[in-house]
Amino acid sequence: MKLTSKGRYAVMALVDLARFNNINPVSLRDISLRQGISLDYLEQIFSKLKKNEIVKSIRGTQGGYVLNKNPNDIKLTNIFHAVDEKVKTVQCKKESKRGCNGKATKCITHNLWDELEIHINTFFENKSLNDLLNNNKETRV
Amino acid sequence: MKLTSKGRYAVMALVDLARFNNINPVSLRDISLRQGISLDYLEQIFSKLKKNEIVKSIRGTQGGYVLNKNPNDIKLTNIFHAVDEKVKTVQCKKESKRGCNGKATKCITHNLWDELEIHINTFFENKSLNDLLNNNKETRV
DNA sequence: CTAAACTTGACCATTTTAGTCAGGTATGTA
DNA sequence: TACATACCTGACTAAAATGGTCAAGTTTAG
Ligand code: FES
Ligand code: FES
Repeated sequence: MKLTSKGRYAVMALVDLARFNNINPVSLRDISLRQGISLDYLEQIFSKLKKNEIVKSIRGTQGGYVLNKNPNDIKLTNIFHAVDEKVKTVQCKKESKRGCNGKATKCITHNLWDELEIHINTFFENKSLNDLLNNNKETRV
Repeated sequence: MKLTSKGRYAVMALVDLARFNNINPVSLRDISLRQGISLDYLEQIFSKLKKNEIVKSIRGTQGGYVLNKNPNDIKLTNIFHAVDEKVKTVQCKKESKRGCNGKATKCITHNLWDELEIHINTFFENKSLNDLLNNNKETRV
């Protein structure tokens, strides 16, 4: 199981954004330089973050992005959901009654994977952007 | 983040194996039929499980595989390790001092991903094959 | 007017996944 | 001893996912 770069970058970028949030909109170019993430890729990511109302955009010169919510109300769950970084422990369809191998009943390990999925998601639900901020607060501008 | 089929299959197959373990060696063909997993793929998986001393093989007619340890002593961690299903939340090298983007220091979210990795691995360390067995015990042969 | 910065969508190389295929080799049983 | 069963090994591959790049816009402060 691995975390994709998209998810990791999204969180990195938002932490960076949150640190400078109070002052001015933050341009993707700045985030790109500070965090070493491709600008083009960041644009894809922020497009999704915006659609999910996690950030707001300000166009034009001196524009950039601003958080659209209190950092306390932005959980990792929200971020991951926005960029389609989802936890998938099973192949079988949730809705369907059929198992992962197409059989009529769920397989012998299905419950285990459900447990695992909940275990991981709990972690994401309990972490807010604010939690991350406190560990890395930038005192200077 | 998603769990790969290899990891899922390995656990499915071992649970299946464990259920019939006491009686006779279990052939991959049987597991393949019961669990709906490709025989050829199972062979790859069991080759690794054997190298890691989780199962023993018995060749020839009426042969098959048997658990090499007490089901209580086979944790998910061991199984996943055997089949190279590893939890990877970061891109940066563990040993290296460098960050994920090649910078000199670890990035602002590095600690978070470490926490996450530990969180997930804890789940795997606390689940044994026996735990899974009890939920799905087959009473008949 | 123009440069900075967001916006959109297409495109693509590489890697990983989830297998298949084609050969073996060992051994219990008839 | 023949033979069927079942393990063993390595090469190969189609399809999907990943991690981007590239091109061509639009908006707006100064
Ligand atoms: S994982 Fe859901 S049926 Fe196998
Ligand atoms: S994840 Fe380790 S440095 Fe970014």
